[in-house]
Order: sequence, then C-alpha cells, then structure tokens
Amino acid sequence: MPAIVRIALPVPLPRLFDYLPPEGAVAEAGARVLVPFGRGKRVGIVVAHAASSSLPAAQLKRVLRVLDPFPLLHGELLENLLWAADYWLGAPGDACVNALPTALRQASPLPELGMEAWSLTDPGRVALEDGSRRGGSLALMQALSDGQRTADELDPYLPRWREAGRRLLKAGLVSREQVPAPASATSTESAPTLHPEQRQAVDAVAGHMGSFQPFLLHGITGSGKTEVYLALIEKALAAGRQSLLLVPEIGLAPQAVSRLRARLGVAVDVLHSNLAEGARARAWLRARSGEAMVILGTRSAVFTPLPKAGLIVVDEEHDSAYKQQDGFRYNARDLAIKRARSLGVPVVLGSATPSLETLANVEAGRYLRMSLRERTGTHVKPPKAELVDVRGQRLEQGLSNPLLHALDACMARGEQALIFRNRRGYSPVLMCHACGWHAECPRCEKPLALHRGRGRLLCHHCGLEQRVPSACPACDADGLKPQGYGTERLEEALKARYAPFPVLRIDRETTRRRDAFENLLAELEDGRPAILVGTQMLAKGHDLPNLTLVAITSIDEGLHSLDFRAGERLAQLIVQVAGRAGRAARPGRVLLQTHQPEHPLLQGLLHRGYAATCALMLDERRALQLPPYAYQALLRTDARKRESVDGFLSDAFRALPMDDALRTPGPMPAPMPLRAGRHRGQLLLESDSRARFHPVLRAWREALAALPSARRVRWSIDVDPVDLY
DNA sequence: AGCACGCCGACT
DNA sequence: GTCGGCGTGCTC
Repeated sequence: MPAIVRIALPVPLPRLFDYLPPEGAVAEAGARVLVPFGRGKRVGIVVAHAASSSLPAAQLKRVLRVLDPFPLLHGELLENLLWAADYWLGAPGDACVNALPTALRQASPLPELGMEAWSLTDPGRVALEDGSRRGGSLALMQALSDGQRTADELDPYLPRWREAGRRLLKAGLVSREQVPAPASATSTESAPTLHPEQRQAVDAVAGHMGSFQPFLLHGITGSGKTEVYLALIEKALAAGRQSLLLVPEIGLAPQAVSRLRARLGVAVDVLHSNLAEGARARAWLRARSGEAMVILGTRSAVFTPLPKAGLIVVDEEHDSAYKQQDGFRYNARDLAIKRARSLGVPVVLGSATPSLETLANVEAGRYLRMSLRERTGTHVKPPKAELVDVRGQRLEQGLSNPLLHALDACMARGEQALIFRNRRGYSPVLMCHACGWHAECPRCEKPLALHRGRGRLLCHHCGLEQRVPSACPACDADGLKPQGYGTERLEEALKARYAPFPVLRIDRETTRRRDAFENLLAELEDGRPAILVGTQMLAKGHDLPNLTLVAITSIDEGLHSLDFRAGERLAQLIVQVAGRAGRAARPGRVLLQTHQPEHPLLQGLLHRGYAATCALMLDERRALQLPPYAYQALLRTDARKRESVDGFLSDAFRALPMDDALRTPGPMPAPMPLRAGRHRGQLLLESDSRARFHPVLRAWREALAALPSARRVRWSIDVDPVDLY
C-alpha cells in the first residue's frame, strides 16, 4: 500500500489533497472515498498514489472508507477529467464533480440498476378476492392480478399508482423487487435506403471504426444527418461497441430518443440535467457497466464512462451550448474530441453551419469533411434568403410592406409562417412622451422591458421585476408609451391583423412549463395555417412541413456588434432559419429585414453561400490574428465596488509574465459594466502559441490568487471563451 | 465553494 | 446591552 493517496475534492481549488490510505482497504485511482475535510466529511475521488507528501505527516488525515466495490471514474475518463481541469484552468475536484451525476456525489450506496417490478403477494390475492379495497388500491391490485408489472408499465395506465403502492406495500399486500432491465427492445422501424452522399459518409467513417479520426458532417438542413448517425451507431452496435451522441439542448432530445429507440432495437439511455436524479445516476452507471450501448445527452453527457466505446457524435457542433459558461468552463465538443482520441474511436461533428474552428481544422487536414448537399424526401431546393431593405420604409409594428404582403399571401394559400424577433416582452423600453424619462434597472443601468401580459417591468439582465407606473415618476404626466416591439407586441399586432388564423408565441415566457414548447408545436403539426412568433428558440428543431415563410424582423444587431464572432453567429442563424422553410414539397421564402442590404457579409451569404462566406471570415480572422488562428483567455471579474474591480485588474495586468507571444489590450470594462448591482471588468489575453500560452496562464493564475486585491473581487479565467461577455 | 472567526451598525 | 452584516482565512 502506498504511503499517500492524492484526492480530488469538490472545492474550486486547483490542487489535490493528500491523505493516508484507509485502514484495511485499497483506494484505487478513480474510486469514490469518504474523507474528513475541514470540520466535516466529503466525498472525493482518488486520483493518484504517491510515496510521500510535501505536507508534514502530522497534518495528514486518513481516508475514512472506500465507497464502492469498483472505481467509478477509472482509466481514460479520469485521465481526461484531469486533462480538462488543467486545460480549462479548472479545479480537478470541480471536474470530477461535473462528471458524476448528483446522486453519486453523496456518500449513499449506488442505486439498483434493474427495473423496479411490483407484484401481488398471497395475502394481496386474498384481499383482492375479498373485495376489501377500493379506489386506487383496487386499481393497482387489479393491474397486478395477472402477474408482475414494472413501474414503467404502470406509469402510463395508473397515473397516481405510487400512493396506493406505498399503502399496499405497508400492508404486505404487494411486494416490490428489482428485475434485470430487458437486454434489448425490438426495432419497429427499418432503415430507409441511404442516398449516395449519405452512403459515402457512412462508409468513410466506418472505414475508421476502431481508430481515432474526427469528421465534419456538413449537411444542409433536411439532408438526413440523423440517418447517417443511425447507420453508424448500428455499425458500432454490430461490433458490440457503445455510441455517445451529444445534442446541444434538452429540447432536441425527446425527438432524437424516440427516433433512436424506434430504429435501433436497443435501450437508448438518456443523460441530461433535467432528468430525475435517480434516473440519471442509473443511466450513467449502466454506461459504466457497459450495459447501456447508446447514450444520448447534452453537454454534461460528455463525461459518460464508455468502457466499450465505438463512436462519438456531436450534433450541431457549432452550438455555443457546448461551452459551460460558469464554474468549470469546459467545452463538451472539444472534450469529446479529446476523449475520442484517447479511446481510439472516430468522432463525427455534424452541422448545417459548422463553426469556423471546425472549418479551420478541416482546412488544416486534421478533420475529414463529408458533405450532404441534397435534401431527402423532396426535390425542392432550400429556399434562398431575400433581403428586405427597410431604409426609409414605413414599418407597421416593425414589419415592412413586403413582409406583410408575403404574410398575406402565405395565409391566403393556407400555409404557415414564422417570424423571428430576438426581443422578449411587449416593448424593450417604456418611455415618457412628455419628458423623455424611461424606466431603467437600478442594478444594471439598462432599460426595463415592458411585459404587458404580466403587468410588470422586467430587467432581462438580472431578472428584477417592478410594477408598471401609472404615470411618469419624473414629471407626473400621463404619457408613458411603449417604445419598440417585442414578441408579445408582435403577437398582439399579428392577431389583430390575421384573425381568425392562430398566432402562437414561442419564447421563454410562453414555454416556461416543461412540455409547453412541444405542446405548442404539436398544435401546428396538422399543417393548418398559422403564424409563429418567437425568439431564437425557434431556430432549430421541429420540421413543420407546411411552413413556407420565415422572416427575421431585424438582422442589424448582428452586423455591428463588437464581438468578433457576431458575423459567424449571424450567418449561422440565417442559414438555420432558412432551413425551417420549405421542408416539404412546397417552395419556401426567407425574408431578412435590414438597414444594411449592402453589407458584405449579407451579400456573401446570399450570393455565394455559407461555406464561401466562412472562408472569407477565416481569411479575416487570420489577418487579424484572431481565433482559430490565435488563442484567447479572458479574465472576468466583478465586485460590489468599482474600485475593487479596477484595482484588481491593474494588479493582474502588472502580474502578467513577460512573453513576446502574448498580446493584451489591457484592462477594460465588460460589455455590461454593471450587472445585478455588481461592477464588472475584464482582461483579454491572446497568444499565437498554444504551447507557450498554457504555462503562462497557469503561472498567472497562481500570481493572481496571491494578490491581496483578488480577495475583494470574484474572478475567473475563461480559456477559449466563446463570447466575450 | 462552504464554513468558521471577527469586528462594527440597528434592534429587543 | 445583543443579532447579524460580510471581509478574511483555511481546508490534506
């Protein structure tokens, strides 16, 4: 037994903690252990063994016990967690905590992996015959009368059976046991014939099964990327290998799961943060045991153990949801690639609008590109976007005449339309017509948005809520007027103009309940004429075959943002949105309202397409020494007092090591200098050399932690930030 | 991050 | 006279 075990603990400190090994047990690397920490106890992960500690022996405590019969985070996963903590300048303990489902972060025993099954006991049978029970109890007993039923089987038929179950269990009339989960389901759907491009893509990846190779699957919307994933997952299954499929958000998961389940004939395990904790832990452990063969999940599913890995797929790889924006700021797409390398499996990055990072990797020959240019199931070409020049035009509720005419025609044809507006609420500003006063958030110094339905003023930056004043608080006049148009106001205007056609609003407000999004869209599946109004939320997901008109009310915000990625994002939004229209046999139209129809980005996108526009943007990035041709890290900081932020940032600037590969514009205010009552500032670093950047950053972090001014602020370093906010 | 300790304002 | 505000320091 080694003298010292080194343990990662759930604290945001970039170091490990040394302990004496447990009495009479072996603490293997990757095992969960319970240790004394501070004045309490914590669950930690054994990371390494060492012969000695740099601490005096008297300060070392002993591991209390090893929690599991086998190490949960073993081998490749543990190694890559430590690599990730190092790369994104996180804490090893934070990384390990992120990897484990919350239910496994506590010192409780592992949950049972089987399925819960209920049956009637002999006394139960007697009681049923006596007819001594009524209501829910009777219903449950009847359901169990012809044999054992699993919880999954009972759920859909007896919505509130668990109450009865608890009662009857206590009375000894029913019993509960664990039965092994069925090894396989049967597929109910057969694979469609792949078209030649899909076939080629499948063959290309299949040729690399069993070895590391990243692929970009660049397929326009509707070109059948999912069929390629399915065919590849089938190949992995046939070889007895696991597949991990990452999707950017939970909203996309349900459709994907039902499709996978129908097709693959194996259990598909789902891992995302909205899942009940027990279920999440079970899915994770089934992957750990190699029982779960297909795992689908969002960002954090990149930490799934894959003892029999065969394939990793990252769908919509350009989506910034793969970057965690707080705490441990890892990027799931990049970690997926790192894991694929360690596991020796191919990794497929799919998108209709690949990120510039990925395109640069293709250009450099590191990733292989596969293209799907044809839409399946239709001969209609994807719609071309059209610019609507709104300069000098009279707008009605922010909508131009050409747009309204297109809407009229769309409704007249009995089809569906979708209008994007990236402003929630009724109006972004509430202003006094008499004196010019406008409602402002005291904690952010930004205008408050009017939400008329809720009768409140809302700050979209910090969530502050206020009553709507009846008269101007500054001049007492009766002239408060909403300025500008949010989704709520557009909905109202469109309802007035297009009644009785239904107008559905899709934004954070209308989709707050869990299934609201699904339910709203389900209303449109029959294809009856309707107008959808909403925010970015609408850019992806559902196919609405009768949707033939898509409009973005203003794309100008994306054209003059300070963020160097704004152009890339706008191009992605436009192409994704265009993909919503005309997915069936009818042709679609895409209208973009703008004050800058001559803008080179728009002209490039419309006339030469996404790939060519990206090539231009990449040239620009290269010329300006920006990512992906340079590397960035952002020191973010905030504090109650402005002086604390300024003081810390100038100390941090002075603490920068000398390195001629390092560039920085120096301390600057954050794009929102005040948010939720806290002053914010930042310091951006760039380097041309990844290899030289990291040692510098690590040393700098040490230096920052030692600064007295660091204790008066909250600070964090974001490696490869995806937005500079 | 938690969780202690420690030293200055508005309340029974 | 106290309860409690969050600044400061530590966790093997």
